[in-house]
Amino acid sequence: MISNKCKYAIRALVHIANNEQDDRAVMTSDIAREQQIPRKFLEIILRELRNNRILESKRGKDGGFRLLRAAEDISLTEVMRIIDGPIAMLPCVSLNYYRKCDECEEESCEIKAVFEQVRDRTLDILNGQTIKSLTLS
Amino acid sequence: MISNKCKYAIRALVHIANNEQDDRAVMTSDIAREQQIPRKFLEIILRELRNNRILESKRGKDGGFRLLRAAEDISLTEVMRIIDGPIAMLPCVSLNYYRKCDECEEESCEIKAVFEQVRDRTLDILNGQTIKSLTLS
DNA sequence: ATATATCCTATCTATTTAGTAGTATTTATT
DNA sequence: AATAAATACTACTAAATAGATAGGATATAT
Repeated sequence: MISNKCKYAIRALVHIANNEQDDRAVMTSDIAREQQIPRKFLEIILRELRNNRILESKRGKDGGFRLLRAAEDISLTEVMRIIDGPIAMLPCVSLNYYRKCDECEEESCEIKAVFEQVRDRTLDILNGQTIKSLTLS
Repeated sequence: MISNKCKYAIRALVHIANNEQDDRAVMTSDIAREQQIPRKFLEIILRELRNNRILESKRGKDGGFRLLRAAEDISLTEVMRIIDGPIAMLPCVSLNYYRKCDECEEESCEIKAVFEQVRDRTLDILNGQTIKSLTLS
C-alpha cells in the first residue's frame, strides 16, 4: 500500500499542474481546500517536494508553489520514492533502497526471483506515468 | 513492502513442503532453527496459517504442522492476503480488501486507473506462483 | 506418569503514520 | 514603515502496526 501522504502528494502535484497559469504560484490553502487535504499536513508534504527539487516555492504575499520542471518530466516513481521510499515489495529487490537479506542466499532465492518480476512489471507501468499524464487535459 | 512476518510465512511453508515425508508433521522448532525465524513469533504465524486452512496441526509428542492441501494448490497471493492483507497499492483498487476513496470520484480517477494496471500485472505474476513453485525440486 | 509438542492470552518496545500547534521569516502592498 | 499574507521551521502528540517475548494451558505418544 502507498501511504495517504503519498496519495496527497500526487493529488497536490496534479492540482498544481492543472492550475498553474501565467507564472502565478498555487497556494497551500487552495490545494488543501479543493483536494480536501489537512492544510498543515499538506505544508509538510509540499516542503518535502520542494526540498527534493520537484517544486519551487515563493514566500510572503502572493506566494505559493510551482512545478520546478515540466509536468511531463516528473514521473510517478520519483514522487513515490521521495514520499514513501521503496516501491519494491522486498528490500533485496529494491533498485533505489536495496538492503541485503540476512537469511537467504540471494542467487538461489526463489522468492527474490518472483518479486523481481513484480518489481519490473510495476516499474513498466509507473515509470511511464507522469504528473502530466494524470492531469485533466 | 511485504512484512517480515509474511516473508517468514512463505519461507516456513516452503520449508514444510520441502520436508514433508511420509506423513510426519514438521515441528515449529525445526523450521525456526533452519530458517532462522524467532520461534515464538513463528508459532503465531503457523497458527494463523492453520486457522486459515493452509496448514493442519497435531499437538503433543511427534506433533507439528503439515500442509492441508497440495503445495501446488496454495498460491502466493492467498498466503500474502492472510498475513499482510491487501496486495493492491490503493484500498480503492483492492479486489479482496476494497475500501472506497472519500475524496475522489472513482470513475474518473486517473490515479486509480494507474494502480489498477499495477494490481493486474502484479496478480498476473503472483497468482501463478504456488508454494510448490517455490520449492527446490 | 512424563516428556514434548501445539494453543492461548497477555504484554512489550520501537517505528511509522497521520496529523496539530505555534512561532519565525519573507514578501507585496499601502 | 507598517501590515497582511504567505511559506519555513521546530516540536509535539495519538493511534496503529511491526516484530516480537513470556508463561501457562492443553493434548498426545510412549
